[in-house]
Amino acid sequence: MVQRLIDALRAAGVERGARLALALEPGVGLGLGLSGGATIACSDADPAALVGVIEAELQPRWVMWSQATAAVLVAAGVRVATSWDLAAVHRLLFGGWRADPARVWALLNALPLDALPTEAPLDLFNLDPLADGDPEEPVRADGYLRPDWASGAWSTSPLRLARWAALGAVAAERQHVALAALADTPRALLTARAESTIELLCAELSADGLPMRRDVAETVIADMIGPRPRDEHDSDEQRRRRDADVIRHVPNADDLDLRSPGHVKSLLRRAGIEVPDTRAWRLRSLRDAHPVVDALLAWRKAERVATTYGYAWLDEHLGADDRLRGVWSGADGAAGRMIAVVAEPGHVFVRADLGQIEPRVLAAVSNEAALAAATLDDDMYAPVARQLAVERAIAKVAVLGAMYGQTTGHGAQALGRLESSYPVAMAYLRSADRAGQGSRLLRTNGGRLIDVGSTNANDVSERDGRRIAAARGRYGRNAMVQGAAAELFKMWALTVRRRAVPFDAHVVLCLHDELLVHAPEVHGDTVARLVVDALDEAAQRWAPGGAVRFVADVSVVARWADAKA
DNA sequence: TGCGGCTATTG
DNA sequence: CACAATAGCCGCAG
Repeated sequence: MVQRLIDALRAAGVERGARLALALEPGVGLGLGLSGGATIACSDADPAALVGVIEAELQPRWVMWSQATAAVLVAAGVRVATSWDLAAVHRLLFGGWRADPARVWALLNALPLDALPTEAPLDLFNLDPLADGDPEEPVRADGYLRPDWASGAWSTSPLRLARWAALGAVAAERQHVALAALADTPRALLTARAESTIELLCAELSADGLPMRRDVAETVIADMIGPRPRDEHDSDEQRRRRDADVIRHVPNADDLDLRSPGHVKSLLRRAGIEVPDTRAWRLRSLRDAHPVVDALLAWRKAERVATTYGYAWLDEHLGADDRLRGVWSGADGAAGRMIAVVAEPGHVFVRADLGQIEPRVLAAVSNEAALAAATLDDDMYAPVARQLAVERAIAKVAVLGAMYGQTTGHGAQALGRLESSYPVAMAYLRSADRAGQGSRLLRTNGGRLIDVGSTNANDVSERDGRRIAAARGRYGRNAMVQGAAAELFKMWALTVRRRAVPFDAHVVLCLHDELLVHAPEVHGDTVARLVVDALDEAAQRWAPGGAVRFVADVSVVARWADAKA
């Protein structure tokens, strides 16, 4: 039975890397959409297992409407190698974040978004002439998706799954054509495949989680804010004691609320300290002025743990299997808790991060030979500093400042020398700046559309249109470099993901420019070498020619925090 | 109750 | 104290 399916797919031309659209529903079955328009519907209680068999035999590029499909597969224990994610490619092509099927389909068919049909309740006043079309047909006569299909309420039969998959195959084909037509960004197809497969990796990261020692985490929290409160009253009491530890340093301050910036200013004033605001970096320089300053800084840290990253956070995100799951944001790495991220027994972490990624990416995307030559150095700011005849620190802020659009300070002084030494790179940045200021369309090296208009740098102070334009210019300048850097990073992560499979090693965390791989201890060094090799491979595919050298700092550790110094 | 400002943290 | 991001709390307006 399964073999017949495989044979049929093979006969239809499905092979390694060929697109094969998939829709599945556990307990119902699956639908497949082939590029020629043919469809296959299978009734099967465990459709993910069927996908696993096809993957083992043919390894196609699975077309899916979104990461949700990948999540269904991963939850069923099935991991596929590559995908074409319609939502991810939509974001690449059209910018923005929203990528539900209705929008994806509408834009691919050049239909206006403001006329997207909504799923209105059926009543006498709902006179939509298209509402009574064939409910088994996902596309309406006017070209839009039927709202009930677009909302996902369609997966009730293998036949419907097959129709949905067929539509996915059509959408993928159109996306492919649209990407191939982007004359200025020949790498867009490559980026589309990478952005798609990243969605698979994200689904895997969500399912796997991050190994964490519960006992260590509990100890860290207890050291900062005390033992787990028994009840509400206990919790209030602990909080009162933490507040009192600060208040006691200043007479007659019992009525002040440490959570209010205004009150904190009053508190400091009573201690003889006058400050315009109470930011930590400002307070740190006043540590010697009065003991209340140190107490306040310690209080802030503890308060953060108590309210946000305390026991409740742990209970919510640390699963029964001692794996940490949930959305990762930069701030989560704070609070010192990450020393609790520990490899499981018999395993190690291979931790790696990209070095000086932004200036290296600038050298690559701008095709600046002189800057590319500097990347051959482990520390590319050293040769840049020699070239500019300035201190290394000055060279660094100058390069970073150019990418951020800085116009004042030390970096700006060296800008002129930067201009004459690296004219190609500087012209690239200036061109991005101008495009941003004029709100013109901009695409990264990998083809991602940058929507300058969507930046929240929209000054409503209406004082000065130039300020807004300048902010857009900086945004465009920055987005071209940051966006390209993200594209390289993702390719690196995917290369590691693929090459780690034979060693039973798994990427467990992607954080900005950092990768964390959980690997069996015996393969630790092998995986570490693999991570370095993967960067070369990714860089070669991302920017063929290899004029720019990329570097990664790699270490093999038991605890994540051990590598971070 | 929604939103801007403040604070912290990261790359 | 550039560029970007996230998150939570406070105070204020409605």
